[in-house]
Amino acid sequence: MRLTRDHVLTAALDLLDEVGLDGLTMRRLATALGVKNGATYWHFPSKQALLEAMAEAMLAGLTEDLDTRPPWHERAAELARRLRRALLSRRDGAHVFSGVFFPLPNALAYGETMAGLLREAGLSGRDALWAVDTLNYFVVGHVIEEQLAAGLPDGGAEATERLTAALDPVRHPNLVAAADDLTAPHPEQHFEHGLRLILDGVRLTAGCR
Amino acid sequence: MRLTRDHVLTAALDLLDEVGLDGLTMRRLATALGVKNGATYWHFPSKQALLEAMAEAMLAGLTEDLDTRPPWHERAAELARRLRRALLSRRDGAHVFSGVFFPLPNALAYGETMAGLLREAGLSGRDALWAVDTLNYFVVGHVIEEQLAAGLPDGGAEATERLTAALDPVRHPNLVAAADDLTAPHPEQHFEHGLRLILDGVRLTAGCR
DNA sequence: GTTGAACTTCAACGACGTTGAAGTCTGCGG
DNA sequence: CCGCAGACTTCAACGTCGTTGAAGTTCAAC
Repeated sequence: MRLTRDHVLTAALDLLDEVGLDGLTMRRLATALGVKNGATYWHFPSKQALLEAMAEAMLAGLTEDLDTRPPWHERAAELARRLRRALLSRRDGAHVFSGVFFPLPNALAYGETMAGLLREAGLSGRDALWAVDTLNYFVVGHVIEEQLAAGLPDGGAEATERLTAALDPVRHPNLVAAADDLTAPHPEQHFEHGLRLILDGVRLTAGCR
Repeated sequence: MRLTRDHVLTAALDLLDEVGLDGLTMRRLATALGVKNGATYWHFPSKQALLEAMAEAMLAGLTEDLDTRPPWHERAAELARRLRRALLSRRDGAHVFSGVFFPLPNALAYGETMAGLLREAGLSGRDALWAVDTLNYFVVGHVIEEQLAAGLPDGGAEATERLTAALDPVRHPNLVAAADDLTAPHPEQHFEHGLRLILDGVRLTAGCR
């Protein structure tokens, strides 16, 4: 059967789950599609364009069916959680997303919704945009790190070992004191903690006005 | 004259400033050093190792001579600003830093100092670590974006154009309302805004205890 | 002066993204 | 049924990259 843009896109997403972003190669993708190397270039002009389409696909439906009843900060938290889950839905999804420069429609919709929530909280237009950025840096950075650890060959054991080896109780008392939480993170709670931090800051900023 | 590890490192940092991370090639580095291609591999086993050394060099002196008199949140803000400046000191510095997985001594010292400040603020060891991560995601993400825009061929004019073209007043009222701040960012104020947001959140968390 | 280590060159390997010309298929107007 | 035009694929290459290992060179110490 002949190739379709959709075939290429879904095969690329599946291949991403299999081999990660480093292993995602145009040649491997062609092989997975049962096709020769140059064929995908008919449907996507470049690997970058394919990655953009992949990112856009990951963010599908991000802003749909949001419950409008809860107060703004709960809705904002829920939206941020949705972004995290969307990025987690594919291996190295956050890394793929962070490499995309094009203004993706779904990303714009997300930013628009979040900015609206923050203005509703009392922020000015400018402050709302900036707070959206702050939230994004947090969410994307967090998920990149989550997926980086998950993608390591040994599940991060070697990295943990290197870290504990580099820690010195004399020079790093504060890190050593919480070493257990440093090496065995609980991503959900870690995420919720940072999210609350930022949204609390928003609440404070919004209140002083 | 013969090569030194330090020659290679400083040449790599200078080359990074010239051509950016994408243009930083082992061959180009050898050429810049007046040497043939394989020579650098005697001093650094891999490009990754070189990048780690470059990141470590950028963070030199990050925690030195911190004024201990101001309250914790001013010191934490100053430390975060120092990290930003360190990453800004080299083209694509934040991108280089984000690609390093090894626990760099200077990065550990930074984390240790920041964690100490946040515990001083009243956070538990675990919460302090998590807040350090949140701050890091913010700072690194922010500077990556700053430098991404700076590294574009036309200074970001084309990217701005694409963004405004993608904006739809009907579907993106909140983004359009602040479009001026969206397309012509003031990085300092943007950074300070996000930094205050997070530190305010820390203050709130620390107070509720 | 010889020797052994430190360092450099050289030539390649295998991968990558991308390209353009040549080929093949498919559906449609005649 | 024919043939033709566009859609799509193959094929073979180009230039690039990180890395490697053997061979060569320099240099300091004995």
